[in-house]
Amino acid sequence: MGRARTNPAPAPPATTRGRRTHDALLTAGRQIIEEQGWAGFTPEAVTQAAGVSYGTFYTYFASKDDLLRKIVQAAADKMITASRVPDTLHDPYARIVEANRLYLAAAGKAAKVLRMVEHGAYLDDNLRSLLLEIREFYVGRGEEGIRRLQADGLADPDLDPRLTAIALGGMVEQVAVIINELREPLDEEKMVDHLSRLWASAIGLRAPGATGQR
Amino acid sequence: MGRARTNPAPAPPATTRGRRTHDALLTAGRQIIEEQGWAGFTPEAVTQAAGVSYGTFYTYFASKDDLLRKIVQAAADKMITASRVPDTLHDPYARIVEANRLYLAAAGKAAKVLRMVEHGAYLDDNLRSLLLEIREFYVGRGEEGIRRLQADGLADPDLDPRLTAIALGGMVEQVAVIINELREPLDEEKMVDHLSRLWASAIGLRAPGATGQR
Amino acid sequence: MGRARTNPAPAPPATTRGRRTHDALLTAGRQIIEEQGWAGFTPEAVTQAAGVSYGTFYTYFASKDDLLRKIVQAAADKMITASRVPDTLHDPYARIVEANRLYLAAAGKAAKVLRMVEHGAYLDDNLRSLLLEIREFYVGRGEEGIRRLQADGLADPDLDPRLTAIALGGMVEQVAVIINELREPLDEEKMVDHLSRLWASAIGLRAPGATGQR
Amino acid sequence: MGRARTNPAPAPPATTRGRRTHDALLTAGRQIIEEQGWAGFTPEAVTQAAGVSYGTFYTYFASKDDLLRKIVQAAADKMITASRVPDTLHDPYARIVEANRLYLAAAGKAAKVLRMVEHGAYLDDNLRSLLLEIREFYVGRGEEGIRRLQADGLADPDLDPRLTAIALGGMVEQVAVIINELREPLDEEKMVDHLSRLWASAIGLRAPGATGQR
DNA sequence: AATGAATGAGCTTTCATTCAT
DNA sequence: CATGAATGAAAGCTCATTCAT
Repeated sequence: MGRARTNPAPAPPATTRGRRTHDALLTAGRQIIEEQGWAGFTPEAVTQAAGVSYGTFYTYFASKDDLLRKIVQAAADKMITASRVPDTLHDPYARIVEANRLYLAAAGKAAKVLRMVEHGAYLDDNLRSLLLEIREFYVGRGEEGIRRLQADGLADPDLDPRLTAIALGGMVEQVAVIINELREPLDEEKMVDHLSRLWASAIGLRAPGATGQR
Repeated sequence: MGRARTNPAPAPPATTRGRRTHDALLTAGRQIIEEQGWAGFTPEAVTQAAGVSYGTFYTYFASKDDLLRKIVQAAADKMITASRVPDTLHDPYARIVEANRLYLAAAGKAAKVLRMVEHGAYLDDNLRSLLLEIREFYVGRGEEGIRRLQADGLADPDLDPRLTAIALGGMVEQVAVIINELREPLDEEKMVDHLSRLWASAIGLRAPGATGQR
Repeated sequence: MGRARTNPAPAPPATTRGRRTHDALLTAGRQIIEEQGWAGFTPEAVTQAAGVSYGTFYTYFASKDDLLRKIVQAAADKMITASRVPDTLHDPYARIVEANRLYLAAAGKAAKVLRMVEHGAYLDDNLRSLLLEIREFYVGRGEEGIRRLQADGLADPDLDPRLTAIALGGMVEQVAVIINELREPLDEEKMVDHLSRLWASAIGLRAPGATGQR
Repeated sequence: MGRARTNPAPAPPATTRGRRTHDALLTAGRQIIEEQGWAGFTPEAVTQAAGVSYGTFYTYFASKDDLLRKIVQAAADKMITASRVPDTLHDPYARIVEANRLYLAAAGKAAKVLRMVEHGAYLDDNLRSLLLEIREFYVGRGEEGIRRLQADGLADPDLDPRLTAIALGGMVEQVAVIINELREPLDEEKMVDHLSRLWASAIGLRAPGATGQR
């Protein structure tokens, strides 16, 4: 009732024990979402999976939303980290292959979580802007890469870099989700190979000063 | 939801008035899902939007799930219908353009609904197999098309037709959703153009016995 | 979660049955507050007392606060209605007696409810301004009465009408509450007599052109 | 609260440091109740305000109720202490003025606390009898004073001393609370003057063998 | 068929109290 | 003594579904 809502963003755990419990809850929450979707994602289920009592949930998270945000944040971090292609790789095609390989390998479940949030019941403004940021990271990176290849005369100059990045990025993103969802198991290695060839061909990537075969 | 309840599957409406009410509910439900996501999708909201009383909902639908299934079914029908490319079109590239144009034009919101269901809280076995069917329709069709082009020497013979269809189909599907989601408005005509060029280049589509430019 | 809070001020009951249930809840709520204080005032207790199921509460009230506000509003109305002194009474002292008699007779429990709200755990801005209004009704009326008596030379002209009204009004209010609270039962008739004599003497009320003793 | 729990009544603090912590909690608790009402009165808030850790609360108080009782006890003591009129004052009217002045000056917030407890959620038998004692102190004292004045021919002999004491005591108590509650700030000096004149006039106090004006 | 009130299991959150360190 | 994590009963509220009219 009129009571001022307390629920102050709980202080980060001060002790080791606290940190352990906090992490256990985070992990349990992530697993439940990944494996059961929204259906099982209740504070009760999360605490049970983490092996702590009901109330402990609110020692570490201000609300179910709060935990969700942190799970999403972690998923985003994981994806972005996993997507970094080493600067030592210089060959454009090799960079594409590596980007796709890394993305599929590491980001599958994380990507699924992001999608679920996007279409799920729980989209508030915080989450929405987080998702936009992530998308922008990928689109921006792809856009930049295409622009550079075009400048170097290595890619079709008629393509709009942003639209192209949106489309091809979407392709990879979608495949990542399918892999985690589909019964028909896809051979990940072959998929990486295909995605990379499709991507490269699509933008008309040519080996620098060479015959155009890869 | 998920709560298994025995509920007599309501008989299809006999009277004209009944049919009208039924359709009003279906339409209202679809709109709510498309525009507000799960948040607003309650029997109460649906009946209000349809201008009928609360209880009437269960005169026409056995449950919320039941309505949802019917909405999804309708969305699937809409997409598939929208995707039919006239048999009179013979030029492969023109067929690609037409397919993409039709898809984006008509299937955007329907595609969004399917995605929502896929990741939403309500995925039961009925829905799952419905989704698989739909996906198979698209993947199968794409696969078949690629296979034919390869047989005719018009597409890169090294590509696995199924994987390729999955990837490129995902690209278009994803873009369709993005168009309904993104702040940054995309020019649909330009997008169709890009998707088509990307798709064609990706599979190495060549005009039969010609110069290879489009 | 992000879900837009529904809870729209429920529509007033359309049917007779609805009206009956609504009133039963209101009555049950009032009784519980009057008899048990805050402790027992839960939606569960109220619905049980009214003989309906838990959820029915929210068919008629948007929240516990909502019911509380309506109870307080009703208590305020009751007090104010009960406090109307007929215009046909002209003798100043008789008016004082009548006002006190009516107040004690009818407003005891209602006054207790208002006090509880004032000091209870549930004071939001709506309630606060409602309480201020009520107090102003009494203080203003008392002030006006004193001012008129002073103008007519019937009351001590040195008294500040507002401060006096606050103090003497407080006296009667407090006694009303005590009567409902105290073990030691007070004879209400005698109390009315005393309050009236104290009030009259306090302001130096004199019978017009008369001996001034009562 | 209300939940009966066995909790070892903590021993009174042995060390100086212990005494300091104990007093800090008591003070913090009192301030919170006075300033925020029940809303903020939680062990967590009290310990935070006192600058000690959560668990420390139960080192010094068996329960929240226990702290509350001690706060109420302290409020009662404060009021009663503040109400002592020096025996050296003999003039009846001066005694009335002094009593009111002291009461308003020192007992305002304490009076508010007592009222809150009276109507709040936490009235157990201990508290109830404490409140009755306090009320009896005031009523008894007022009753005695009136009786004496009547015996000395200085006050209206027709008044029932007990009823009169209840009414006039209520008046002052109520005003004390209002001063701490009202937006419209009251001039305390003027209020003391009015209360005293009203009280004196009400009982028909006459300067012994004198002109009757004050 | 239509209406709208009734139902109650289930969910999120709070918080007084306990306990391991 | 002090700390702060852990506990779990209880509260407020939602909403898919049922039912009397």
